[in-house]
Amino acid sequence: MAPRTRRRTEALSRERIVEAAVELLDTSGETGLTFRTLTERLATGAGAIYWHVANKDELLAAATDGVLTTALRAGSPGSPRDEIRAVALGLFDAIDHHPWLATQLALQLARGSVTPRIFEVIGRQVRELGVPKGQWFTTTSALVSYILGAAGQNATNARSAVPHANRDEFLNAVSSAWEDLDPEEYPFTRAVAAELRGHDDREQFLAGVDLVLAGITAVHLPRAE
Amino acid sequence: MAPRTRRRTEALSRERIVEAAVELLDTSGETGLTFRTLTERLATGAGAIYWHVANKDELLAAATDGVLTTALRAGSPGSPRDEIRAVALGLFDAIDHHPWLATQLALQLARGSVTPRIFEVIGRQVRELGVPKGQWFTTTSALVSYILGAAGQNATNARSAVPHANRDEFLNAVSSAWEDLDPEEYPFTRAVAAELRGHDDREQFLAGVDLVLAGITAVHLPRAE
DNA sequence: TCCATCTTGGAACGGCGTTCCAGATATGTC
DNA sequence: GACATATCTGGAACGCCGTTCCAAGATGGA
Repeated sequence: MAPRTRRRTEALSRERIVEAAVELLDTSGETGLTFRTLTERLATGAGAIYWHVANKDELLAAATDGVLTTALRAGSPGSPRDEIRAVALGLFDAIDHHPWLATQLALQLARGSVTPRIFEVIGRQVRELGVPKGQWFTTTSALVSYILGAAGQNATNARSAVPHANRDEFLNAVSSAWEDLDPEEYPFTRAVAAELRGHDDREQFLAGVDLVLAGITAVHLPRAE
Repeated sequence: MAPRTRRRTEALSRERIVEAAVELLDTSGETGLTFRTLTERLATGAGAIYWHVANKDELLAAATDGVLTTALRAGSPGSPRDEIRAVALGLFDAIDHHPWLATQLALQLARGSVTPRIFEVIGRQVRELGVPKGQWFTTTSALVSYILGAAGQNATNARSAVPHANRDEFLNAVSSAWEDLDPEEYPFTRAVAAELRGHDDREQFLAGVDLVLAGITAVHLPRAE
């Protein structure tokens, strides 16, 4: 039933606040979200926001959680390997669209609550893969660690303002920077710098997932899977 | 030559500032390092510090760099596998002693400069392992991603005030929290919660390194290594 | 000794997260 | 419909932060 008295603006709610926060993060980066920009965007005062949200940390956690939920909903039916790849790619792409997500994931797994979400979804597939029960935890941990670590590193690439346009440009810049390193100290890094140019990070990321999966097969599933 | 006139206090220097910053981070955590606590500790003013250091980001980068250099100096001679394990453990232990390091590494690889250091040291061993040149970059990336991801996740465990005393206690708390998750949504996580109790994170971390190494062997070194 | 340069300490500034609270708005009761 | 109560709102104010600015102290060469 519609309220009898007209409201000046749409009623404030936790969802509306979190939604606005995500938009601000997406458009203006991590520093773009302040309680002041948020009150302006929502045409309200700080106190009103604090009625729905305990503090900024909780707001960031809620924003992270919302985006993460969408990202993990991929769930196409397929082999455990395909599922794992799909989940990993979902996370990778989510970070690509929301560069602030990488930082938040890193900060929040240092404070719990995020890990179980990813852990659960990967762990189920590890189970289905046929890994013996005693190795579930170790194996899932390794996979999740790789996925989060790699996704976080690739967040650098996503940090350029335009999502895909100057991505190659960015990689070229990093490649050049690596080639300019001290030859005495960084011979290896310089040697592989060329490989950075024009390489596909998604493909590279998936190759890493496959590498870990190959390790799991070799160590825990000795009879060909 | 010693200065003829006596100074009231030891001369300020970049090294002394960074050293004090690391101490403050170690003893009071990430929030404990402010320019005010730093000026108090060094008995000086903010302007004096800014003469030696551009801003707080640079200070944090210098602190991270210093600790990282010490951690990566492990370098015991041995097989490539042993070297990789040693470097990984060095990083793991450094994060254990300096919990703020995990956050800083995560934040700074989203801004370059840290990665090459670790990349170089791991990459050399990947080369020695016999991985074909075309795969150096992918392989090293995967290893570094796992190491940083896992070390970062384990930083949670290090965040308790007393380094080792209540570590088991902490793991028990996490384990209990996982057991209290919604059975509908988190069946897998609940099932492995018990494995958390009293498990050794270092061992677990190393098992992950071995898993990735096994994958590298399986994929890139088909003839037994 | 004097001067140019390097270095210091502290006051001040703007912006942040957060608190506080007076008042507007909704809800329940007769 | 009217009143009491609980819920929600907006904005002023607070304390702390990183940073800037600058007058004054220290240093070293001519």
